[in-house]
Amino acid sequence: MSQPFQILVVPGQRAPIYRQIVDQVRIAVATKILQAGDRLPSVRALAQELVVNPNTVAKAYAELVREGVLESQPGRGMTVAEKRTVYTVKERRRRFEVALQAFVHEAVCLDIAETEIQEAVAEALAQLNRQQEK
Amino acid sequence: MSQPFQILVVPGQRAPIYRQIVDQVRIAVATKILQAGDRLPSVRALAQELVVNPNTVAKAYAELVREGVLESQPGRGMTVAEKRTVYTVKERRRRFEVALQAFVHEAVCLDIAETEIQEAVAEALAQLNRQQEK
Amino acid sequence: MSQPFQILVVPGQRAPIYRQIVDQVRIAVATKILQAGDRLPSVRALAQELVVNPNTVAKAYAELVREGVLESQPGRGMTVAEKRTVYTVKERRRRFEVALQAFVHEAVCLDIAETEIQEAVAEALAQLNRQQEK
Amino acid sequence: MSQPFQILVVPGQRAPIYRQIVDQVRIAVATKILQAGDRLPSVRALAQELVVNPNTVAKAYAELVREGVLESQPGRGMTVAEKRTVYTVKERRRRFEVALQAFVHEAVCLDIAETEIQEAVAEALAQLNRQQEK
DNA sequence: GTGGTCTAGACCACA
DNA sequence: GTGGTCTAGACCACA
Repeated sequence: MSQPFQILVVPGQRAPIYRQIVDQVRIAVATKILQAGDRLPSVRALAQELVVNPNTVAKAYAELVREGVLESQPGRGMTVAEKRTVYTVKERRRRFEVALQAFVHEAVCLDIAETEIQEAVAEALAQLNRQQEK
Repeated sequence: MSQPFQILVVPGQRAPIYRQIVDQVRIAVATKILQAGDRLPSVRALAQELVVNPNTVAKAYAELVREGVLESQPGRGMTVAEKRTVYTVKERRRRFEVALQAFVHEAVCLDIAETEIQEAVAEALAQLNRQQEK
Repeated sequence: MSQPFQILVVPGQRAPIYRQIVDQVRIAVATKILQAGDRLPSVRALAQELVVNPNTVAKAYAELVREGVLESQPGRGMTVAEKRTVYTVKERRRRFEVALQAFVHEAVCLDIAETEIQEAVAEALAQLNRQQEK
Repeated sequence: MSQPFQILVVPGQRAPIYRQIVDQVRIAVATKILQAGDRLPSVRALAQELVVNPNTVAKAYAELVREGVLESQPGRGMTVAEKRTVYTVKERRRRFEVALQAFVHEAVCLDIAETEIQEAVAEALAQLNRQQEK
């Protein structure tokens, strides 16, 4: 791996464990912390590390393979796949719209000021960029 | 009620129905469309109006009472409570941060351009404002 | 459902059970045997019918939801989603190419004559068309 | 060997390595590139050449012996067996039909036009022929 | 050793 | 009633 990569799982979250794993791998790949060809920890190793059932890790990995983020090489483990665009523009729009509405809704319900929302988004994006540059 | 107030429920949505009800009441209160003392439709009336299981409405109201947004006044039904802060500042920050990260992650993974993300957030907020004014 | 729809599962096949379910639902949707809005049997009902573990059916349904073929309405079961194109042209090409190579390979290894292969493909396509027209 | 014969193995493929070896030997025999009595490289030699685990080559050869394609002649290594029909006509039909349905289903689900499917099959067969001629 | 599939069964959220 | 998640554990294919 190009950089140390650490998956963290928080059990009390509303996001299920397998989804937390999926998201963290996806973002690590998106920000180049993980690059094409990098090996991931084996299902059993990661399960042990996270103190989680191997099935849960396997479920996360399987979803990432289906999405084209990872590749499974039988008998040899999981590696990061060459980047390829799997979803259509429309499908990506649709998924983005769902995420957007969920976020804005939550923010408004929490009574966060609009300018603060916007600044927080800008800051979060800037932070991702800094990670990429590293 | 100070203004006409309409709850809309979309069954095909990712958000469960009871949550849609909760959120819409919360936003209506946050934006003063509903004000302290305003009465809400009874569980049965709302359930009938939304063509939804009464249990679902009851669950939503119960959550709003738990949060201190509504008050159940025996014999008078549900009314909007005097405003009091439900979440501590720290808790609100924490929840907002979680929602923010989830959203930005998804957007980056979907390969949406940064400017587009920002514009989409601005647009979504503007749209909520227009709904409020109505 | 617009037409009687029957899922058949053969345990001795090299295709795992959950994949057989996925494929049969997909083809039923592709050939209009199942149409947008149609309800599918519940996880438990189908599991019982196929004498299979409910987890296996749930796995198949989950994959179909991820692909955008089915929609899960919490508490109300699975329905066929409005058709939408999820994969990019390139991704569809890639998946088609994999299926094509696997098929041609198998056919050649089985020593089937080329003309026979072509005719069989034509016949299989014609048969699907007849199903659609029904 | 009557003609130069080269086995190629692609690790990133969906087909496991041992299967790729089996298939390539089978096709070479079916297309007379390898003829009865021809010798194959030893397990170790081929494993070294393909940079692959010797177990994998051994497994492939064992399957080919089981199918009657190769013969193990103690002290002389593996040779191509006299041709005999391995599968009954009925069994071949059955296997071909399964492969055909799987392919056509996938193609239809991916929304590939019929003419395109047919052309792709023709092209894939033509490509195999060109390989044979080499 | 690696991942993939499946069963059995628990518990949860939701309607 | 519905589906979703997770655990525990078996067994398989593959390298």
